[in-house]
Amino acid sequence: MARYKEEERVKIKERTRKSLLAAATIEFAANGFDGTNVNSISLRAGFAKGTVYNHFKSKRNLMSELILEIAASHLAFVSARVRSQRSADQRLNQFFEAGADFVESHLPEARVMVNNVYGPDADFRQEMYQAYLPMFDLVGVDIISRGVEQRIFRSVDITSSAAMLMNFYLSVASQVDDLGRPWIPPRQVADFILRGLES
Amino acid sequence: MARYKEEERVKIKERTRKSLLAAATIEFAANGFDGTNVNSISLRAGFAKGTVYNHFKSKRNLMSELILEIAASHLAFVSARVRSQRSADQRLNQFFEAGADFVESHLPEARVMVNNVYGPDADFRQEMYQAYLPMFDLVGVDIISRGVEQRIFRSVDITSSAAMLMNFYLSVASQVDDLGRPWIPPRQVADFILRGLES
Amino acid sequence: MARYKEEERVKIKERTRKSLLAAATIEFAANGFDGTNVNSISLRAGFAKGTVYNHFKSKRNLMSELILEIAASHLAFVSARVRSQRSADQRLNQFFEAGADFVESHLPEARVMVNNVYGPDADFRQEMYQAYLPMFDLVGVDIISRGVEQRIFRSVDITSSAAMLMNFYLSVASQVDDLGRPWIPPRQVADFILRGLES
Amino acid sequence: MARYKEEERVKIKERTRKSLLAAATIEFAANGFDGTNVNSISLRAGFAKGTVYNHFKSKRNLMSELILEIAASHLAFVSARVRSQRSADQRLNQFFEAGADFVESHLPEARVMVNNVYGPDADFRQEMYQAYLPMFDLVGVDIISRGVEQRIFRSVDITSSAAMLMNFYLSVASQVDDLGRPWIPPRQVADFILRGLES
DNA sequence: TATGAATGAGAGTTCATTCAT
DNA sequence: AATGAATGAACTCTCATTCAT
Repeated sequence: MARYKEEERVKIKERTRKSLLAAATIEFAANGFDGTNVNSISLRAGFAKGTVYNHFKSKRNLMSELILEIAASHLAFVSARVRSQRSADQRLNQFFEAGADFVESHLPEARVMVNNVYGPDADFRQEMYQAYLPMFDLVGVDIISRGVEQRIFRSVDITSSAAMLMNFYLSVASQVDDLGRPWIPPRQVADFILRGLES
Repeated sequence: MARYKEEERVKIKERTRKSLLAAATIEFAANGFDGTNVNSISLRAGFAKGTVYNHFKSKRNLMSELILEIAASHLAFVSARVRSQRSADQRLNQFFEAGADFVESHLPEARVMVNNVYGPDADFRQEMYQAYLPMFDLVGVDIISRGVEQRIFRSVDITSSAAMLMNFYLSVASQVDDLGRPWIPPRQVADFILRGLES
Repeated sequence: MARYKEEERVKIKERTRKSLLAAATIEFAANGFDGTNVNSISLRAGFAKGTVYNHFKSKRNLMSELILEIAASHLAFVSARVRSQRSADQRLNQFFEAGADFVESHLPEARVMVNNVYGPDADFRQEMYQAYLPMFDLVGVDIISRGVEQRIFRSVDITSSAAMLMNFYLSVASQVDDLGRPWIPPRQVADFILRGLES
Repeated sequence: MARYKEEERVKIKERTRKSLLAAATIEFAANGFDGTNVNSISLRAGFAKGTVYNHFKSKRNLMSELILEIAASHLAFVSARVRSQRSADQRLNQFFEAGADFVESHLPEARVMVNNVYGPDADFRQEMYQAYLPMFDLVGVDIISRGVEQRIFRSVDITSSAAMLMNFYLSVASQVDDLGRPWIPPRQVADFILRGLES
């Protein structure tokens, strides 16, 4: 009733929500969407089964929210690193390095991302695509266009090049060992791309 | 006489098996492994519910067999095209072109492949990996090594380069429209790789 | 001072209780007992989930209280109208007319009543029966007995005739359109009964 | 495969279906639709939970089928008895007597009928109404119209009179003791109606 | 007194699998 | 070899109820 109580409530609710999302990330990463049951998410978060439904309309809705969450933190992580560089070639390099670091430090999130991008569920694929548009932009504008302007890259088609880069990025991110380390050194991939782009 | 009947029976059994695998491909492609029910596979193949279990030990076993089937036909398709070329750079090009053609002409098979490679099920991922080793070999030996020998490519690490190529291949193959046409022109990807490899 | 506050509090509590009962009437009428959830009652009354339990022991208890409430107001409504008439035949007529009017002006209450009288829950049926005993009495004493005394009705068995009348009354009251208007004109029913009773 | 096996199958399926409907009748009668769980129906019929879903699309669909079943047997029972009489007044009498007998010999069916006619579920009410149209017809044509033709009844409005009779019938049928015997003697009701109708 | 986050029993439903025919 | 009725574990989701604030 009192103002501070209201704030308290909101805070508690937010904390619970975060717990559930964190637990869901781990479960979905390990067992996929269909292979995960809601109960295991609750239990992992330290709550009872029903609590999930006080915070999310359905299991699917939980995944949808998780997609947004992951995409946002992923973007924040990568864009900060990319923008810390000036020259386009160093940015390109950072893009792949940061990607590898993100995957290593957020392995479950990465698995969920990959499962959804390449998974059989068209709705989730679409939601992933929407959620990752900003990163698509980052690649197109802050790396490729910039490189062309800086005359470091030759004059390529921005859109399809960005799409290709995102694809390479994803494929590298998706092939990692159990500790989240990529099978292919990100620098090697960046080198390939650089050779392909440089003027 | 008995011999003849026996052969007949084996032939019928084989035909039923093929029907079931074909139906399974379509269902798994559309709904994923967990989202597919065995009954719908039988029905699509024109049989009753129980028939699947006369040919496969379980739903998982059906998927495992399907993985082998798809990998074999995929390899046959691609390797024939690759080996029709002499020079390594043309082979590289064929590799991506043939890949795109395979996806377009075998869309459900391609979806099943991608779902398994990038999916949450570790066993299926492992089986995919095993089943695609020959293609891995094709890339390493018949394209990259050959290119290095022909001095068309610079002296790169075969294994990691092959891994990278397979990854790019898969990521291109997995991003297609509803008709199976890739968002990124395979030739463009091949060009990138070529620039990265050429001496 | 404390006394004043105490009265105030009781008044507020009573008002909340009435709100909840009113909301419950509408919800139970629309969705039945099992189909109604307590939350929706609270919300409709403008309170939060838990408030119902500050006023009623349980959902079942809420229905029990509602049954008493409805029966009392129903009786008051009908008995006033019946007793406004002198002769038994006019009273009989008023009984059906007032019944129809009550249903039309208290449609949700009427639906709750009918659902409980004819519903599967034996306890609620019993409570309805108890709660409507006074109306049973009204029919037996103030209509039928009186008619027999007035020699307007022939000498029938009071109890079973009263039971029959109540039944007819209920069945008419339960078959109404969406606006609460009975499918069968109450006067027509009254006419039938009159012919059956008159000496 | 063989013809006789096919017939055998159909027979078995039909038998199971009947068992389930019979069990459902008893459970629904005792606990209402919402209060009944599908498992208890299966178990009562001697099957496992899932079997219900091999025969009915859903719990609701099971009830819908049951409504048709009950209405058909109810009509058969009553119409045979009614049509065994020649004169309209005897038919009217048989109508109420047969109704009482049906209720006594089919108590669960009667409870299900009443629960649905007077229950909160609008869809089931509508289905009941549809299913009982033939009985409505029986009353209108084979009793009332006939009585008017035979000049035993006065010239009343057929439709509204039939509606009223059905209502009285239902109300008598719905107020019975635990053994299914009506609180009000059906003959007494028939007498009332006769007085109301006779010319 | 009112609140609403948390609970967990219990429901309807799905479906991989078995097996008698 | 093919069938399809039966099974029952497992799942998602609902909601009456509790209780700390």
